Amino acid sequence: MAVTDEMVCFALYAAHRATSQTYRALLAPWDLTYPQYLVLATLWNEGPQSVREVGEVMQLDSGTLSPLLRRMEERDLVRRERSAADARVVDVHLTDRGLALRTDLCHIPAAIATGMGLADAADAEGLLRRLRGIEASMHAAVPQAAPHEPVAGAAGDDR
Amino acid sequence: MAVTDEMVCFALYAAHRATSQTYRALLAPWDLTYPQYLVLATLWNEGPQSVREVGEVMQLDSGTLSPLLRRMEERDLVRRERSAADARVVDVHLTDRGLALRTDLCHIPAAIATGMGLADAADAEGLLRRLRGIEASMHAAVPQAAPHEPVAGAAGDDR
DNA sequence: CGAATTTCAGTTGTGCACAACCGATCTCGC
DNA sequence: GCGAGATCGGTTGTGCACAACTGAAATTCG
Repeated sequence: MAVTDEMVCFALYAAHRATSQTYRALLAPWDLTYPQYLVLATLWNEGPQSVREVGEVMQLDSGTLSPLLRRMEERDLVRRERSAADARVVDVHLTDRGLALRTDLCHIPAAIATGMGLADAADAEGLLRRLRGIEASMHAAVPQAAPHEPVAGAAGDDR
Repeated sequence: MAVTDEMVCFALYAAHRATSQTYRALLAPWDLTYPQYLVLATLWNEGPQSVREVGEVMQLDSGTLSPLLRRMEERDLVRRERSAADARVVDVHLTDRGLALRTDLCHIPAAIATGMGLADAADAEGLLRRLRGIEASMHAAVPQAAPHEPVAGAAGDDR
């Protein structure tokens, strides 16, 4: 039932925005966004990482990460420095302030868990598996339209 | 397990972006975005709607919809006109071109369904129910921080 | 009636996402 | 060495998403 699958996509979109709202409210006192929180969480858990590595964890490219990390650096949450070993690479590491947030924000996972109201750990695990399955399928299924094929005569090309 | 719940949030975020990528590739020949496609789908299914009604279906406010609908009107996909009955209201309806896209884009639901690779209709229904449950819980759970409470002394307020 | 309140669409400003592209740098094969 | 190709981070430009606000219009109520 194709229409149901599109409803799942919309539900994904709506649920993501709902969780994002909750993170926004929780993070507002620190003036952090959800992606910024994810960067902090990555560095807390994995230690200093290159921009590319952070991008792999978050699945974002430099076009998104560069300005995001620049804003975080301006606020003294992280620092970026060129790698000595490879001058193409920029290593991102936490400042003292960024590290200190780990303590300040330690209540957030529990607050999110409460807000989501999943039945139990097995429930969450099952959902996690299915979401990752969708993500993998969709990534595998991207219909490779050649980058910016002109496609004359489709829509919006007259007048 | 709080950490698992945060992983579900991230999986939601990642899965949404993956589906969005697939829609982007499918819609690229018509130079449409996923939210624009949703507006078209709403109008195809529900007929002419006020901006507020479209916003209720998509769960978006006028801050997002106004520029989105303006771009669609500039491309002659929809038309907006002030309601005669209530001058505050703007009714959105399809143009001939917007209506014609219903035929051009009728392959998309099946393409999405194929890409998602869900087992069967019952599988999709179950997932849909759980996603809607999360969305509802999160909306109910928004920790009402007073709008833009200054919160001095948190982070980013010195220097 | 007429003032206070509410509703509605729009605007402004900020921050993601992402395609497309760029320059610097590294690697590999010769 | 050295030149072709790959890798890395950054920039540009477009389009959401959203908070906060505005002004016009409708509604409520004293």
